[in-house]
Amino acid sequence: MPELPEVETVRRSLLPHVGGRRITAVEVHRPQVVRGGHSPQALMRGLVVTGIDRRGKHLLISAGPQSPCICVHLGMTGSLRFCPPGAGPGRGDHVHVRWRFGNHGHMEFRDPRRFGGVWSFNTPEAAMRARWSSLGPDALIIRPRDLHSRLTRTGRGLKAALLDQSVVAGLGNIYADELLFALRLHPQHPANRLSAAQVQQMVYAMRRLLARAIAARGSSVRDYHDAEGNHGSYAALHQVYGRGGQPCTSCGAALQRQTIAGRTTVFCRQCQQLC
DNA sequence: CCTTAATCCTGGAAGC
DNA sequence: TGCTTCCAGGATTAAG
Repeated sequence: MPELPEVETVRRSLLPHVGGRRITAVEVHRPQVVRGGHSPQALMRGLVVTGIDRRGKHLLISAGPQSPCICVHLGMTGSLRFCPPGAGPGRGDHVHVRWRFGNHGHMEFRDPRRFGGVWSFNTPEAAMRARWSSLGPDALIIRPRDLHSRLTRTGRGLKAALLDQSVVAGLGNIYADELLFALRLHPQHPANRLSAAQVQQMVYAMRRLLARAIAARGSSVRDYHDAEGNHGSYAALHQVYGRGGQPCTSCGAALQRQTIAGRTTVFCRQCQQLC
């Protein structure tokens, strides 16, 4: 459930702690969550972290263009947390990988359900080729013309198309539902029946929605937290996600809850009609 | 081309 | 209280 705003919040809260720091040791407690080499060298031991990039829900932690790097995907329940020295021990269960920064603290990847993972690569270029090339443009920077051409290629419903990371990268179940409500569009509205003007409105609404969610440091449903262990406050601003049966904030009708595109979907039957 | 379902997995909630 | 059952879903794969 970490989606673009949550992953971006993790990126921003992690970078100040690990940027410029050298990884002095790597512990792999569950090798299955690491794809690619899981030796300490492959997982960046000895390297100074120089950057963290993000595309959609994917993170790339790197140490320069010619050095090994790691990709992290948080899946459903994954978290990437920085623990400063002297901090009390948090939950140690389901911590699969730990990176130590000498006496400056450590970073840990924890993921109870293990839908996420860590991927090691020899260079950022190889990582992007393997992990990012099949992703559509990031939802924060996609251009209206680009999204329009991608949506008009498919007759699927909007919800299915927006969840498809090869169309646009970063939306998950929460923000797809919130976006469709903001636009008053039915989740099953055929993607290829949106006008260019409607797609332009969609891009603007998407940027506004995601920017506001990032400003609130993401949505904490269940136990999501950022790299410093802080929760996000955007869940309190959800208009539809998690509110099935409750009144629509716009018209007061009971919100409809229905499985669409294989996902629990909440929308307003009055405000988001299929026409 | 499309959709649905199964798969991975655990914790929390609901039901009895 | 304590057990069982269900449900949540990101991504991938297979089947229809």
